[in-house]
Amino acid sequence: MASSDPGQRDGTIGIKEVALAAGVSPGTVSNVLNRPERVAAATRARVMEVIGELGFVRNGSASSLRAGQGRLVGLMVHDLANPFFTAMAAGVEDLMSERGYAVILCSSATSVEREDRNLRMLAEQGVRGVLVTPVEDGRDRFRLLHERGIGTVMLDHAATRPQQCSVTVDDVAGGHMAVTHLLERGARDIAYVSGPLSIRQCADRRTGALQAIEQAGPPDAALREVEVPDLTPRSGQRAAERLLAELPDAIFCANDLLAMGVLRELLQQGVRVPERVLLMGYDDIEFTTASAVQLTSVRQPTYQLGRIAAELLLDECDDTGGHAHQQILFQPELVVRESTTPA
Amino acid sequence: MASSDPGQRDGTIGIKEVALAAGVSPGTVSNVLNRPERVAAATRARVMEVIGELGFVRNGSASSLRAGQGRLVGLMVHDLANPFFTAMAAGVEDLMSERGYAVILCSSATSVEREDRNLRMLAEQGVRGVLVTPVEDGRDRFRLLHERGIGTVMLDHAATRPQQCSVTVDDVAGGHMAVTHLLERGARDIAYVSGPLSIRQCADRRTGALQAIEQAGPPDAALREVEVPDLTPRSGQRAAERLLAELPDAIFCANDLLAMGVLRELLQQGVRVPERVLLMGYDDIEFTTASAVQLTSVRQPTYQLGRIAAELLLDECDDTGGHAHQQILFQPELVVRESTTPA
DNA sequence: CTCGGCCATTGACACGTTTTAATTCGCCGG
DNA sequence: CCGGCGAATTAAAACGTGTCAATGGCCGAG
Repeated sequence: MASSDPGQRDGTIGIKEVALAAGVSPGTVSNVLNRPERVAAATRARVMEVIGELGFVRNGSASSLRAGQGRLVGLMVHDLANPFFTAMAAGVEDLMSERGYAVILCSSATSVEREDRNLRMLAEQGVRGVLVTPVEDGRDRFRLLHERGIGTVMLDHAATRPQQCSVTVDDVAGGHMAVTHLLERGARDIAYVSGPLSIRQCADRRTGALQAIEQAGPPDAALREVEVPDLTPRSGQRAAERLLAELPDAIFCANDLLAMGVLRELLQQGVRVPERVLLMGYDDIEFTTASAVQLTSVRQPTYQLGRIAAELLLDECDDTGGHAHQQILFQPELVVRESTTPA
Repeated sequence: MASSDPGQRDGTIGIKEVALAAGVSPGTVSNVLNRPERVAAATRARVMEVIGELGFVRNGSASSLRAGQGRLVGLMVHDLANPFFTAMAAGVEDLMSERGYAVILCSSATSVEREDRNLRMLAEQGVRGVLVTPVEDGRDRFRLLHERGIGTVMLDHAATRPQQCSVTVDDVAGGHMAVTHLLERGARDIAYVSGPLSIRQCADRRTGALQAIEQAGPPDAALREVEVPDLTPRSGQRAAERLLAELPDAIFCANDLLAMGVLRELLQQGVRVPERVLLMGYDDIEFTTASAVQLTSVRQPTYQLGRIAAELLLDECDDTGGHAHQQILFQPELVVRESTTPA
């Protein structure tokens, strides 16, 4: 139709070029792509062949615009340098890839402003849904998304409203079992090295720790607290420096990265672990494999967390209405190793 | 259709609703968004205010469709469980976020098929450009993208064509300096524990290692090779098991994860590092902080790699034509620690 | 006072797809 | 022999924004 050559000029090949070449209407090509069952087998085959020959790739923007929804989802985590989050991300990416979805990755860097900015951007991109580990417990920070019908699933964070899905690990239980374990091993003066308590995970683990002391602890048991600004080995090292002045019996760290930093500093200063101080981490990340002292930790099904959350999100989006919102709560698992096992 | 939701307030406010409320035309609103300098300060302010009041968020699909390009870029890495890649990803995400771009994250899982599938999807999404650590040196696997005018920047991989950007670290030099270091410390029988040699990084480091032996090694120096299927601590452990039968003087691992696995196995079997065997890793990831023996490694500016590649990509995309394709080559840096320093 | 020029703004169309209502065609029951 | 029904296909109308030529108003030069 256009000017002259029906040929292979660089003009982008769209659905209508395919239609022309296959001798059908654009609408039929669209049907082949979206509802193959509605088109006769013969024409379907012909159209598919032409698509292959012409190297047609569908324009996602146009598709999303017209259909009102695309094949994009958002994933927002705190920190890409933390193996806990990247393992979750891997789970999410794997499942989404299997289902033909693409994942927009955002890091909030534990900053509320950056989280908001990213959420806005995700809304603009018209994502189908968002998986998010929120920075804070803000009440309706996702109103923007919900107004536009974008589903959200909380990742490693309890749902903020009943009609919302979430996939969580019981951090209170985790903190409880960690400190109970330390008490059983005879510790009385226990230090809790934590990231900002505004981060729910840190706060919950602390709560569990306190409960354990209250319930199972002898009268002289107590929890000292050291708070550092982020969950990195460096911060762990700083925390250990502060503890050196008066060493506790045991140190419970809010995650393994902190524990690694603590361990490093203790060993450098000649403090023996576990003989002098018991040490525990949290997350049971893979990279402590060759640590100087095998680290006792609290394991979470990290990768599975991501996968299941992703599944929930798609279920919520794809389903026409019969979707039951679920709040899934995993129980963590204590993994006892050398760092809490004196000879 | 959704019959349940009572929230009927959903009139989907678009550019024209804003225009109506502000008493201007849709075209002006669009200008406020895209070329603020062309609109008078007064009207601009009024429109912005209305945008805020109405909670307008622009429809990215429509925008991309009409403008022919969106604010999305793709990032494809081998493995999300590898800190090397996630550190790069963090660099990419940070810069893109600063510049107002969103990142679609893909993992190729070192599978060519999955890489191809992801590339196609990225093409469909109409990304502005793609950052990719390719799985193999396929000849023109990015033709699909280039035909559609989508720029690519090679991440930690040399450019495959002159008119392409790349950001790389000299892995041959890295392998060379690693093995030279081991030779200087007196090693003769050196083992190279590597991932698949089809992965360029592994192959290049091996090349450098061989060169070092040839150039600087005494006549009796030799390189034994152990190849494992992936770059994980687990595989490192298996490699070490194989080496136990006849221990080399030194072990050079293709990355730190392998080295951690090797270290673990050696220590478990009572082999002393570095007294009996010198050990080196590669990447200098942060998580070896508290390793049993501080690991000598070859450091790469990982995070910077990602940032700079991202900058290059945006430069290539945004620029009207005066963009000079750059192949940036970083030099790695030897970081000597305990694992190659016998007392 | 008039005219040309300039800037801010406008209006209408185009982007590539999905979707709905309409159309064709073959076939069967009456 | 006819009317009507269903399956397969089509034509055309959106979806929300960006772009560009065209419009209108304002000011200074003549």
